[in-house]
Amino acid sequence: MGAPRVRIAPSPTGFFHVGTARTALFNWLFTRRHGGAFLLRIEDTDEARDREEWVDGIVDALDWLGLSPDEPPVRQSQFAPAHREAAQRLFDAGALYGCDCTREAIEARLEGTGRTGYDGHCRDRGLARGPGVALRFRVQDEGVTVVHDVILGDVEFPNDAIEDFVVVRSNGTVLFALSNLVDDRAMAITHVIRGPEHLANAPKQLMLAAALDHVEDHVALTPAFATVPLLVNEQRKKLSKRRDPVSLESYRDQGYLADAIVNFLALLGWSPRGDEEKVDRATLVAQFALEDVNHAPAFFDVAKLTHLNGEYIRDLDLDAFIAACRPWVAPTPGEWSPEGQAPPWPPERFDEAVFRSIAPLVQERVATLGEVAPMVDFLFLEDPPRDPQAFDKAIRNQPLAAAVLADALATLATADFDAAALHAVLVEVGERHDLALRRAQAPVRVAVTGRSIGPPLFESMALLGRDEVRRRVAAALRDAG
RNA sequence: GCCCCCAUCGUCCAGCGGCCAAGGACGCCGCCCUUUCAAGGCGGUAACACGGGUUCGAAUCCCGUUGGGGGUGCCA
Repeated sequence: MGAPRVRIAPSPTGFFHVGTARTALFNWLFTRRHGGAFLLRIEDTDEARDREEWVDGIVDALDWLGLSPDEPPVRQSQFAPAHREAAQRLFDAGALYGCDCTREAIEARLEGTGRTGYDGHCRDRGLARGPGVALRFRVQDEGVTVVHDVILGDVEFPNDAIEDFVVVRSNGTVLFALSNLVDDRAMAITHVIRGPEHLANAPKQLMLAAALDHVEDHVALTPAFATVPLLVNEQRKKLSKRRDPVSLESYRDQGYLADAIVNFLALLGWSPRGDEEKVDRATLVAQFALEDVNHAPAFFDVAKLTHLNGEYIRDLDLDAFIAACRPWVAPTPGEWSPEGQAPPWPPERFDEAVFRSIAPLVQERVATLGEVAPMVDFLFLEDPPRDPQAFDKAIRNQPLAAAVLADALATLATADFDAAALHAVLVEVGERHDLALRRAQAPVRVAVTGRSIGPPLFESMALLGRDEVRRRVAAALRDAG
């Protein structure tokens, strides 16, 4: 095929929906594969809802995902004159007719007939355009309209099941079916790859396109359609912004990596060849084909995303990992940082070198970057955070804990403070109290880190240093009761 | 109601008539490793919705049933 031109056409709603991200990805992969152009058109028809910063949000989200459009974003509103002109031509040619029926009037006429939709009441009334008069498309009474969907194959819509739909509001503005088509033609879009909520629009747009071909000076390109499967929640319902976590920004805030999200999204309705699901973008691009995309809805499984994200985190080299953690552990003013997730310690207490030392141990223990700060907070807080449950279990209600702590406190006064030596110390202390290391380290861990789980203890102690470790052990001993 | 889409392990996919007593991944369970927790290694659990065809042969093709979902707006 020639170089395809595709687009995504999100409306600025305040956040970037993961479903939009998935659709964007499939569009993007398709064009990367075939050397075409991936475009962004902001669907800003509803002026009341349009906000400039929301547009920026869309652009930022795409950039972050690495799915930047190949041309500057365009706005649907800029095509408004073209919408009106197309509508007028269709009206002049008789493809559209005026209708002043109210919803109530239509329903009243249909009452008891068992029929729904529009009854064609105004079809031959010859109403002129004007205030209070909407324009409807005269749909063929018979025959079928076939949508040659690249993914679904031929989908047939009986024309008699499609009512004479409104194309132009009574206030003169043009509705989605036409405006969207006019925009796509103006942008020379070759493939409209979108979600299944738009499938029912396809036959209408095909009808409009055919009608337009009759009234325009030149025959414009009618894009091919491709319907990607719906993204659903555990209830198998379309992802809802109210009940489901669908904002891409929230995933970014939690510390999901763009590459992991892209990889995961690609797996929803499609899969790379072979047994390996974790694949880089080059592989995605090389193997992606619309024809291979599934038809069935896919559940957006965060658990799987999280696992994949952990793998991507572990794949980072140390410097990259540390850099990736920065917004969560030491955010730079003016740069992006996760919303509502300031580090739990005072900024001045953060120690770059200490973090660097603990980083490799943290890297293999987190699945998201948001988990990093809570895991290392004891290193940068004045006093360790104290988990009451852990303290009670490992110290207060542990008969041998006080003795172990006291022994450790004494022994630590002279021990070398490197991980290996500290390991040996705790083994020794344990032996003196007839405790295995796993038991002996427990109270010390809680005393030093405040919790019963966390990074390896001896490395952590070495980083804290003798004085601080002994201070914390002494404090725990004092509080043991 | 009407139109349309869909149907393989709990989940995401592989399978596109014989290589399938159905494969991978996530999850879950167990074991190993082990200073906690992870990670990692090993093993296990678990599916072709149902009924008819077509065919020498069906998870794969056709029809129906059932079940899910999407759409049915002077929203996009």
